[in-house]
Amino acid sequence: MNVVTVRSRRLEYSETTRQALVNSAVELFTRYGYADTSLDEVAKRARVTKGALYHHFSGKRGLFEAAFAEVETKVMGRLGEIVRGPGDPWESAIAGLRAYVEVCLEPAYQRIVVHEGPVVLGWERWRQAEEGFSFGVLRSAVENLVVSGELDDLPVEITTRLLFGALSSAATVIATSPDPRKASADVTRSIDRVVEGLRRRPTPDPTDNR
Amino acid sequence: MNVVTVRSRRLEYSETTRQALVNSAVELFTRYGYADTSLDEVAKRARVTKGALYHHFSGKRGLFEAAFAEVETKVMGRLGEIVRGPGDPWESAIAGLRAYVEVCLEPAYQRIVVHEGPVVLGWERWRQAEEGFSFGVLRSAVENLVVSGELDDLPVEITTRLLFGALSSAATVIATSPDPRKASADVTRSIDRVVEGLRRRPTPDPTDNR
DNA sequence: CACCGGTACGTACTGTCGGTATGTCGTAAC
DNA sequence: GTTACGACATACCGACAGTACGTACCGGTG
Repeated sequence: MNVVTVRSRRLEYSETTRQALVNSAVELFTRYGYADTSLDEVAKRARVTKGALYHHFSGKRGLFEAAFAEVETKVMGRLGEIVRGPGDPWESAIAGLRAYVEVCLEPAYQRIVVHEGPVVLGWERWRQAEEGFSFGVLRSAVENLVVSGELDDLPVEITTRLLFGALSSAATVIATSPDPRKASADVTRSIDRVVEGLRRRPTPDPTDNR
Repeated sequence: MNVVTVRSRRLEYSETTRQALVNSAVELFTRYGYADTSLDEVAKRARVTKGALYHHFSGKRGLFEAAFAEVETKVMGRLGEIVRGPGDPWESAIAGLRAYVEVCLEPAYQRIVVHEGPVVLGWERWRQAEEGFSFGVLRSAVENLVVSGELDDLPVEITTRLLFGALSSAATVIATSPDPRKASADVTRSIDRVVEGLRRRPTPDPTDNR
């Protein structure tokens, strides 16, 4: 007798079906966007009917959330280990930025998470979801820099939002550029410059200008 | 033929009807978003039928573009004169940034232009439209700073995109914050810090020569 | 083995909404 | 007065999200 979990064949089938629906959804949402993707088509690609879809998800938005989570979890693997990697915090933060721009180039991430996420889920719901994913990682990176004294103690939440917005725009620029390689280089240069400007300077200059 | 343009009463009515439709669209798109706004409702608020709507606009997206343009033109008035105002370029640029954040706080601008614009119109079409509006203004401001030597000669297009993205995020943060006054102060502080970091420093930096 | 409860779907239908085709009325030109 | 046309209204179609209900099949119980 099996002492461990007795995963019934039934549940296995069910899980497979659900995964097929999610995969189909990610693909179609990425290609055609939320509005121009029909649930019948999603179901058809997964070789089931709408009945199965509505059994597994609450509706179109529910399916979208599942697709969102799917894309994010896949992304988090790569991103997390880079940021949490060993070495000087400044270096790994920079590496994290570059990695995140890379991630943003993924069509699925860009469309589902960055562009349509806030619109479909509503900004507040999207923010909550992001808390446990990319945004959370980025913020903890910024937090590390502030703690380790690399950044002036700006409000972490706000600064991270600004960075997040800038990086998303950056990725979109690269993705839609006719010459992505050059665009990518330019973007990296600009971002490095911005972040370098934020770095705490040894010379004290409290509210210097004017 | 008449030398003076005789604006017929007919055309006047027509223009009024069109304007009523645009106003109705701006209101409903702002409140419920693009997807959850029905054309019948838009027409009803304008006290006409869908026939009139389709006479004036190519469809739902056409109506959205008109609403987009309406919001942008209203905004441009305030924004343009600030940026093009007299005085030192750095000061007026900073003033422009603050003004733009203010603009972004307008619910209509935030929802129609910032959030749903890229999704509904598609990013490329949105970018083209923005060229003649806020983004264009922001970029010319950045260009001025580079020309006047206040900013290192970073690629203007990219840098402006980054700024644009950061500012939009900033505005969203303020708008959804439970304490908008504090959020606004924090945001201003962060932005000032970022921009200040970008400012060309008179003393040559060890890493950044020239 | 027979029976049964529930899960995992499939099928058929409804309501809403974007879009179209067509009709109508008033104004302006001749 | 007739004609032409612009500015709408009305009626309808097709697509699609969501619902109601039926069904097959698995797993447990006696």
